[in-house]
Amino acid sequence: MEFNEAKAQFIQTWGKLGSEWGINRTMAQVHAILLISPKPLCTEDIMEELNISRGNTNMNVRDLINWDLVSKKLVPGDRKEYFEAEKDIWEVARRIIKERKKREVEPVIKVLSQLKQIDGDSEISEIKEFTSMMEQLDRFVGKMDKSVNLLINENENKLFSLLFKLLK
Amino acid sequence: MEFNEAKAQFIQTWGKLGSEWGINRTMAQVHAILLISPKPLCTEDIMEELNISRGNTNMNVRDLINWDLVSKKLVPGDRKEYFEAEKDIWEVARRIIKERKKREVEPVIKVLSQLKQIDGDSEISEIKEFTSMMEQLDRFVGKMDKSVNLLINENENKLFSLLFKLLK
DNA sequence: TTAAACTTTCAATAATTATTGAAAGTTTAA
DNA sequence: TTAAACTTTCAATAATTATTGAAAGTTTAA
Repeated sequence: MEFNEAKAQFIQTWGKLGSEWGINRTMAQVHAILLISPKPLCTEDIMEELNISRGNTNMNVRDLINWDLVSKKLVPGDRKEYFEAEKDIWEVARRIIKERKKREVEPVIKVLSQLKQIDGDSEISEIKEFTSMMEQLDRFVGKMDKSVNLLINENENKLFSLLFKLLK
Repeated sequence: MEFNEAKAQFIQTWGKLGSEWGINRTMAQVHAILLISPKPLCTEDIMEELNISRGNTNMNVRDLINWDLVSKKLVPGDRKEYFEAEKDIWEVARRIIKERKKREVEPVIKVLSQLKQIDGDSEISEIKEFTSMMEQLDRFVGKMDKSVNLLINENENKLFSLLFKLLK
């Protein structure tokens, strides 16, 4: 396969994966081109590469910065801002997990802990089932939360070596 | 909090979580009401509960069945189909992970393995960076894949007890 | 200060995704 | 067989989400 074809396919695959997981397709594509770029890129570069507008580029790059996946890089003697992606894939995964946990999972944990204790006759089957499910979910999500905290805080080698012990 | 309020809040929270993770909001809401229902529900029940059309109900229920999260339950002496959800949350998580891996992650693994070997001068920095990133991703996704297989195949107690050892 | 070179915002619009509901299809009981 | 009681499909439409691009805002060099 030729480089440009491979590059296009990677951008497209990464964008598709993102959109399947609830992330703006264009944001994922911008991430893709920054991931494979050997040097920082400016807004123009990204616009040209993906054929998108300046406003769109700006918003998605800032989103990536908010996710802590991309940072601004100043080039001396140039007024433009350049952007570069975190290249360590383990670090990338860690930051994505951390952010999604904070934005999307933690609010759910908060709600579940409230829904566990509802008023009402615990002899009514609807109420019994509801409470039991909330308790199950709360316990499960709590365990997952702890496991993910581990995952976020351990380094690659430590975590995988432990995971692989489970395989032995 | 009163039962009906709690129920509404759970349906809404579950739907929101789903849509943030790329799953049809209504499908997640249908799942929510089946999760907390002590008895199987028919299409009518779901339509009324969520105020959605018959067609929409039918499609989302069938999707849930395809995800192996819901099954048909026949009630003797009744021509209607009833639906009930898998209630073991660990099993629910396992099936969701299994399905998303199959549908969304495995195609990516396949693409990455191809993109690793591209033609071109490996002295060109673009090509060097690209190849290195594809190799990194391929290794990472391969490890994740193995870890997820573990997760899918182990039972709750075994997995969590092992994860918690890491916390000690 | 000023104006050139940039970045950011946001209302209008386009693109995508979800939903409706009527028509077609299927199953069952008699 | 038939017709009633259901389920499924799918074209039209609605709702949601993403994008544009021009205008407003900001920063920097001189």
